[in-house]
Amino acid sequence: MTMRVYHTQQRKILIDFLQKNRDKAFTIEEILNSIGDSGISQSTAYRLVTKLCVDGIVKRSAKNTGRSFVYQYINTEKCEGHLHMKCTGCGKIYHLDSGITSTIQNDIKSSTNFEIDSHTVLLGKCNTCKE
Amino acid sequence: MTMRVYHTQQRKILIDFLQKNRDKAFTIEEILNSIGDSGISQSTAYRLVTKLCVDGIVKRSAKNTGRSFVYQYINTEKCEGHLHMKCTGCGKIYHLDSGITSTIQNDIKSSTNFEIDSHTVLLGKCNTCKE
DNA sequence: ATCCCTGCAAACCTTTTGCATGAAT
DNA sequence: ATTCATGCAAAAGGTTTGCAGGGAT
Repeated sequence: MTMRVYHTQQRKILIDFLQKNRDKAFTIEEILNSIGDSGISQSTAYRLVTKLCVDGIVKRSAKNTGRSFVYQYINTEKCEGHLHMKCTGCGKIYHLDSGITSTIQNDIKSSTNFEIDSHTVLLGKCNTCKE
Repeated sequence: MTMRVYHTQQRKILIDFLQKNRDKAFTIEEILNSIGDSGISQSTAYRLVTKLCVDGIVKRSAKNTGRSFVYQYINTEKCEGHLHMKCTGCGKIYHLDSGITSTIQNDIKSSTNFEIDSHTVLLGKCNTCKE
């Protein structure tokens, strides 16, 4: 019943690229350009990231400007116990360190008694995108 | 130099609809379906929301699932300048006051230089729902 | 040998645009 | 009279899919 996974060259290339650049989010076009020619075809890239999203290895998000989606490698080990910020410009996800995370959680708790979930994603503009 | 604005029927219908449903965000398709036939053509709808976005009357945002954008009327009086919390238990949305809002925004800005959008919705459990 | 994966091209879906006509000022 | 808005249809841009051949197990 389980779907077998074939470890093809294309899959390795794509995962490797996203892993090594896990601090950024890329469009399919950017991925293909970065990988270089004779790497992966466009449709394979789309199919691969879709599968990786299903498996929870990659996160797809929508850019607010433009029509394309961006894809970013998720490091699950690193995601426990802290808040995230997602830039509405480029789609990139930033990890807040535990210090500022608990500061915010405590601030809100003391003023409203609300318990903020550590998976919360704050929206805004990152340093690069606030023109 | 200023662009004149013509108060056409189509413009009135669209603004009226979004204003009356300002608590929701709609795709163009949903807008057209809700308005009903003989209302506005698709291309006019796109052109109108684009203009309203430029004027800051409407906010466009990208859905993470699906490919279309959604448009929502901005209630500048009620929602400018503060963050929101949505309880993952009961679904209710709470408005944070401007004090704690700017505290959080400043904390994050000084530690990461990220500008948190005041429409951000924090997720968590409200006082009643954290059993 | 059995699936799954790949690449190409075509299909698809949403958004944008060119153009002639019509409406608001 | 002028200038912008509208509607249609076509184009554009990104994503998905059908199919035949090749690769991983």
